[in-house]
Amino acid sequence: MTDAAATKPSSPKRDQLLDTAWRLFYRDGYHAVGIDTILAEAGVAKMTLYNHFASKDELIAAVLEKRHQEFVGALNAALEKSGKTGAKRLLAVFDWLEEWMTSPGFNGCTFIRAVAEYPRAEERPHVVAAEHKQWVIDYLAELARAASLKDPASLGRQLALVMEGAIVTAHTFGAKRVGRLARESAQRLIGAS
Amino acid sequence: MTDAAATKPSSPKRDQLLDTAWRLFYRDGYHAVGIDTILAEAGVAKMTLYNHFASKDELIAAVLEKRHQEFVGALNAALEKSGKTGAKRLLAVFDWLEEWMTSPGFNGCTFIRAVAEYPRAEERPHVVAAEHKQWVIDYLAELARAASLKDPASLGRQLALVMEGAIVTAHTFGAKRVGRLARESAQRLIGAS
DNA sequence: CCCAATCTAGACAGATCTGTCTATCCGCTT
DNA sequence: AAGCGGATAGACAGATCTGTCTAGATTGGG
Repeated sequence: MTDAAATKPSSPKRDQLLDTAWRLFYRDGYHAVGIDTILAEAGVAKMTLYNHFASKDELIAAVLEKRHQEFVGALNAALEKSGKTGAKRLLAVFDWLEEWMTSPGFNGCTFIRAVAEYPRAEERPHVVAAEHKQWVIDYLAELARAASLKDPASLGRQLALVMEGAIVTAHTFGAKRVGRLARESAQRLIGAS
Repeated sequence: MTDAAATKPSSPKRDQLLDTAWRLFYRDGYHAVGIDTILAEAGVAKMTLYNHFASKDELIAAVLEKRHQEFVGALNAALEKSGKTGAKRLLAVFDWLEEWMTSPGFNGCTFIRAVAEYPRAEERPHVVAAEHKQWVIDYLAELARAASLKDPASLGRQLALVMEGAIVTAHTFGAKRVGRLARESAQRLIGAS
């Protein structure tokens, strides 16, 4: 048990598959990338993939789960590093968001895009993406609660709306001023709370 | 010239293709639906399709353009019918949004999903979707200006963020309370304006 | 009544898709 | 040295993908 919490047993080949798969899925889309492309790029045999994952959908689900772990880690690290507390900690989330959206290679949100390509609520990628989004909502609500803001649950949900909207808009048009705009919206929603 | 503004010459077969294509694309996704499925469902021969549209991407683009026209019509009609003016007219947009998100068959935003599946800014479906989203932003800004709110351009953009976020969230989890939440957020942003 | 435009079915090409199977081989442990 | 778990290449199945082409049917206007 060297790895954290609830991740699957990790092997080098498995990790390489997940990394390569994510890079391609994120760049081109889930349906647009075939298994064979991933295998060629990762330098891994087909049977190795199907030994680790039952199907392409399961591979996608595993990719999303791993990205979620990384997301949680990156967000926590950014907030720690910011040193902010209270309501400013909530705004630091939007600083971090802006940084991400303007970083090279930004291509929208891999989870939103999973929901878009797997529109039915029972499809595995959709389910995993929804779990991630629920986590984000709960996290924002928890920050609001820690900042002693009133009705933190509602505020968390509202800020999540702004976040999702910002990411989608940044992907549609390119980021430019979307980050600042989202931060301002967040500030106003917090202020009106 | 019986048809409005800047639409392509319309023929019965062409319309049927657009309708069927949209239904399937919206239900299952753009990559997930093959040309053959659309043809079978629409009862149209393959050459007819390729006589009207240069490629699948062009068909998708045409579908999105038509949906945009319908969107504009529906939104305008809803706002007229509401009879609201000023800032209340802005809120009526969010009433309309909630109605749509809770209506049967709601499956997210076809434009957002086009951006998700065609992530590169130069791909035709992405371009058409971006044009639609720009129209929405401008429309909200115009309503804000008509309501004599200050900095209507910024407010329009902020409200658009909330809208996008609401649609994505409703698709991810099912609508439930997302509509009301978005409306409240909008109200606060307008109030803080 | 015939011409021209439009649509038809269906074959076809050539690529690509997911997933399965086999037979081989490498490296580690005992 | 033997054996075993895991990885390998590559063939294979069977479906499906977009797009092209042909040759015949249908239809409405002059």
